[in-house]
Order: sequence, then C-alpha cells, then structure tokens
Amino acid sequence: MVAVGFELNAFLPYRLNRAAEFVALRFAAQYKARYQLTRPEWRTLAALGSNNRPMTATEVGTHSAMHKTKVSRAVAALEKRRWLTRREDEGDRRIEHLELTKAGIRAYGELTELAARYQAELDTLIGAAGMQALATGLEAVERAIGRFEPPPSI
Amino acid sequence: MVAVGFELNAFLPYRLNRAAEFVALRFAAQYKARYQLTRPEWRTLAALGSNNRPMTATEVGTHSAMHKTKVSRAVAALEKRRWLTRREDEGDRRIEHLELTKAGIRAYGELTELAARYQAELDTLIGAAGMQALATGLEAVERAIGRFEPPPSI
DNA sequence: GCATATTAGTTGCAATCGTAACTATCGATT
DNA sequence: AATCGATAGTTACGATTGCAACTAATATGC
Repeated sequence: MVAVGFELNAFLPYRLNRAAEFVALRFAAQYKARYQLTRPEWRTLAALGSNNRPMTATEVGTHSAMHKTKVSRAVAALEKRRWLTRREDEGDRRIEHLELTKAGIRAYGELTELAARYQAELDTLIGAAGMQALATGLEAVERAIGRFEPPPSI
Repeated sequence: MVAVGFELNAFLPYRLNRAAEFVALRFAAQYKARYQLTRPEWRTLAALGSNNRPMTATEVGTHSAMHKTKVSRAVAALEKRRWLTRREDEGDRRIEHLELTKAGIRAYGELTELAARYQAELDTLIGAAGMQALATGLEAVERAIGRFEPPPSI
C-alpha cells in the first residue's frame, strides 16, 4: 500500500513470530494429540526436565518467556497429573522449588523423543547452513535479551 | 533433571518462541498504549500496509501465521475504525479484497515509525553480525515453511 | 522495630481465543 | 444441471488468557 522505508519482512518481532508460531503449532499438534498437553504445560515440563536442578515458577517463566499466571496454571495442571511436586524453600517461604516426579521425568523423556524427531525433520528442511546461521543469530538475540528489560507481562 | 541427548535450548520451536515472544511483547506494549491496538490488529494492519496491493483475509493469515478467526476479528475491528475497507471480488464472491483507507495508511505510517525505532534498538543490542546471521537463518526457515504443510490451526 | 516497598505465587473476572459448525459460493464430476 | 467436495469467511460457545487485585512472606528505610 505505501512502501516507504519500512520493510515488514525485516522487522524482527513480526518475522520471528511468524516463524515461531508456524513451527511451534506443528509440534503442538503432536503432543496435544498424544498427551493432551497444552502449550504452557509442555513448556513448563520442558523447562523443568531440561534443567538439572529444581526451578521456581518465576525461573520457569523467565526461561520460557511465559506470563506468570500461565506458569502458575501449568504448574497446577502438571501437579494434578502427578508429574511434578512443589517443595517450599526453607529460607524464604514465598518460594516453591518445582521438581519432576518419576512419572514426569518419564513423560519428559517420551516427549523429547517426539521433539528430537521433529527437530531432525526441521534440520533436514532448513539445512545445516541455515540452522547454523539461526543458532548464531538466536544466541545474539538471547544475549541481548539478557541486557534488556523484560517486556511488561512476562 | 534428566539431561540425556536432548537439548531444549537447541530445540527450535521452544527457542524461537521464547525470542519471538520476548521481542514481540515489548513492541506490543508500545502500540497497545498509544493506539489501543491488539496484536492481531497490528499484524493485519502491517500485512496490508506492507503489501502493495490488496490482500484477502486468507493471505493475511498465511503471511502472518494467524488463525483465520483471529484475522476475521481483526479485520472487523479495523473496518470499524475505518482503517480498512472490503471489496468483493467480481469473479468469486467468496473473496474479499482488503485495502487500507487513507486513515489506515496514515496509522500504518505512524506505527512503522515506532517499529523502525524499535528495530534500530534491536539492531544495536543484537549487533550487525547477529542480525545478519538471524536474517540468513530466518530466510532458510521461511523457505522450508513454504515446502511444509502448514500446521493445523492456521 | 515499625512502616513501607518489593517479591512469589494465586485467583476473580472480563476479554480473547480456537474448535467446530455454519453460510455462501465456486469447481468438478457425472 | 444436480450432486458432491472444497474454499472463503463468520460466529456460537466453551476454553484459555492476562490484567488487576489479592495473600503471604521478605527486604528496606528510617
């Protein structure tokens, strides 16, 4: 329509979101069908499963860029499934340490198999060079994010 | 917790989503505060504004990776604001050609100024090398997406 | 040591979303 | 030309979301 000086296709939020939404939804269809997991639930499980020590809900939120109410509800759902347990911090009783149960770890293991297969599919389609460039670029974004003030609502 | 063979931080959907959500929310806070625009509305306006001919709702959805009901509602909202008009296709009356009005073009111009400023901020924080790598990587993803079957729900 | 601010996490509620079903139209098949 | 399937877009409705307010606990300033 107009076309002056601004290229939407080079605008990072728009472009990143399009790519992210596309690849994430394709994967979500899989775990949703097989495990009746929502996106926040999978992300919470993934964050906990990939970390080698318990995490607080706030840490999960920061790691996955999810709103704290999303995390709160996902944690409640996973707890109800007995995939995680909460442990109150001894020094600071506001804090809860979240930890996967045996069943949670097993589920995480199964889901990461799905994930690995999907990642392999993506690797093939995107190509090694593309994936390498993406990794480099995303690292730069992640470093930048660290110095950033987080957006309101995370 | 576990840690065998799968690296969440290298899993593209998770990683892309985290970065996308982070940068998109920071920008959303701006246009939401100044224009009371929702995310789907901004994306629809952006898709239409950046294209140099009218688009159908389906095209907007494909371009922005939004669900068709999101697009439908965003279009209705923008129409109510008189930022876009619909024109029925003459050959196929199922199709509506969406076009920005003068006011819509003006709004798009103002919003792209915000966007350009934000992009500049991101450029600085991420660095030229990182942005270059990201561009290369995202191009590869976009090419792959073209050969992909779209996820259910887009 | 008390008041005030800050932080972790939860929840009520209104707004938004996505599924599925719908209308309307078109294309293909016979 | 009647039927069947596909496509564009809308919408009812149940599910999910995020804002704001809340509880509970800790940290800070005086």
